[in-house]
Amino acid sequence: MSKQVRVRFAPSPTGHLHIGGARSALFNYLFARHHGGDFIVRIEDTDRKRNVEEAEAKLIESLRWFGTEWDESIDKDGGVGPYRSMDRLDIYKEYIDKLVEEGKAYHCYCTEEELNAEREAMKARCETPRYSGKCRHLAPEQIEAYKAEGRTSSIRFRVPENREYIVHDHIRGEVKFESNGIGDFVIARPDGIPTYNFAVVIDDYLMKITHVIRGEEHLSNTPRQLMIYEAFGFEAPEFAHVALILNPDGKKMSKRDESLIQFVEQYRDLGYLPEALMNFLALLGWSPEEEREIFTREELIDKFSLSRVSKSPAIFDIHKLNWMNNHYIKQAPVERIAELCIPHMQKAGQLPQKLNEDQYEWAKQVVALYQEQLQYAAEITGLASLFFENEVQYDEEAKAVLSDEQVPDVMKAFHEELVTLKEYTPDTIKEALKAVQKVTGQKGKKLFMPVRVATTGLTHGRDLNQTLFLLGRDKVVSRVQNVINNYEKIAK
RNA sequence: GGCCCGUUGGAGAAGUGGCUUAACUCACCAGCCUUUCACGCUGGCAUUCAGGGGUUCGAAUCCCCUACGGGUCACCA
Repeated sequence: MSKQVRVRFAPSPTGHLHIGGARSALFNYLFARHHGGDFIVRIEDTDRKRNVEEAEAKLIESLRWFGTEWDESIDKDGGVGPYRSMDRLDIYKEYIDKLVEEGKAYHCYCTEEELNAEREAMKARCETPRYSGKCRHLAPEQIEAYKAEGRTSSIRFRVPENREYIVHDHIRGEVKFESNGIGDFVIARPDGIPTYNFAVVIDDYLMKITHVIRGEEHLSNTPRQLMIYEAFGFEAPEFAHVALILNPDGKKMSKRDESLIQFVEQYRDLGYLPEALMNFLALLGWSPEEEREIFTREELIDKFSLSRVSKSPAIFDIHKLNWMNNHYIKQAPVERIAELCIPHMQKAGQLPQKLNEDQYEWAKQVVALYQEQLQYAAEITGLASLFFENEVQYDEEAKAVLSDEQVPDVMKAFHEELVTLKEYTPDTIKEALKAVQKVTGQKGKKLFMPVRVATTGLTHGRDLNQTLFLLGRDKVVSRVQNVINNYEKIAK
């Protein structure tokens, strides 16, 4: 590999950045950086019907957030652009014309209806549905007749007969395909816009791509691309086809699949950290030699190699992502996590749209309280809801705790301590609870659980002193008072 | 249906002929720690590598068949 390594991620702007796409981008990025090469992002938008408004911008935005920095793209010219297929039409035309002139491609006048009918008939006969080659050798008169009819023509590639094409795949080894199993395929539509299989070859060649790392769904298409490389006498790049990511059922992901969050943007909005998603996705289909899971970007770059990419598909496990994201959240400065959490709390009506300094400080402390157990930022609203409820609801488990016989004594003693406290801080709260222990003789679970449940409604939670502090004396007093007043009702 | 790819525990996976009575991580379960809670810690979780045949002194690792899953066969990428 003496050549400068150049790889690319070439999505079509048909929607948001998918986690599968993100992983492809990541593998390309890691490979490029590992070899000191270039990573290019190219937009394959030759299907105008499917192009979605704004999709390109969203795609780029997601990719940028994800962190796979590119060296060349639509916003960064490296001298081999443009980097958007639809801006390269003149280039494709030149190559298509050449192929037609040399007889390696030909005009096909079949209509879509004819082709569909042909395909259906073949399927009905249990044959491989592929183009019959009807227009391979049209007589000039026939062409004139079609033209007179007003028919337009697409351009088909003349697939060589009795040939074997071998894909040398870095992940799968040698994969062989018989050309006879492949029908003449369209390389350009009637309006001159090329199809993917053609454009991708021209683009990769002209952009000096050395390694094509992409999803396994492209493996079967590779022989077609190999034929085009051959037709032009271009040297083909090296290939690596990565197995797909499956949903939790072990099935292929479909757009409407709700068993899994599929788009990078959604993970960002839920409050996942990009470095966590990157670390997780890197380990989905690739494994390092070391026995550990947490890797910085630099480490991933240093260790990544195609030879350790798995051949078999992987199931996306949200539990592991959550664990990993939690790991990164714990390490992050609280300010960063607060920045992610506060908007969720505002959206939930827990915090005002504009925070003054005190409000921000308080919110930050609430976030800090939960930082250790947060799996993603959006969870904060559920975890912190106890701070915003006016009335505490007690479920069966909570009621069971409050039904203990020592509870009224503990509550009364705690109430007494609370109202006489001079200062209300985590430390003084701690002292107050110690005083309650002395007065009532209750300690441990018998002491803390009733206080926790009475004030938060929950049997699980974070550090009690800090929780009570953040809750504020008024709320705590009134909740304790409520339990005292309604002990009989709650305990029954 | 043809062609192609794959199949190690619930999940990610290591393992490329003997070091494997199958590493590591997540999840799950049990216990410990903590005057509460959480974090954390410790232990348990595949006698077996989809199934069946071979090859070999010896196979998760090599070969064949079957089953299952997936990709592709578009004027989608």
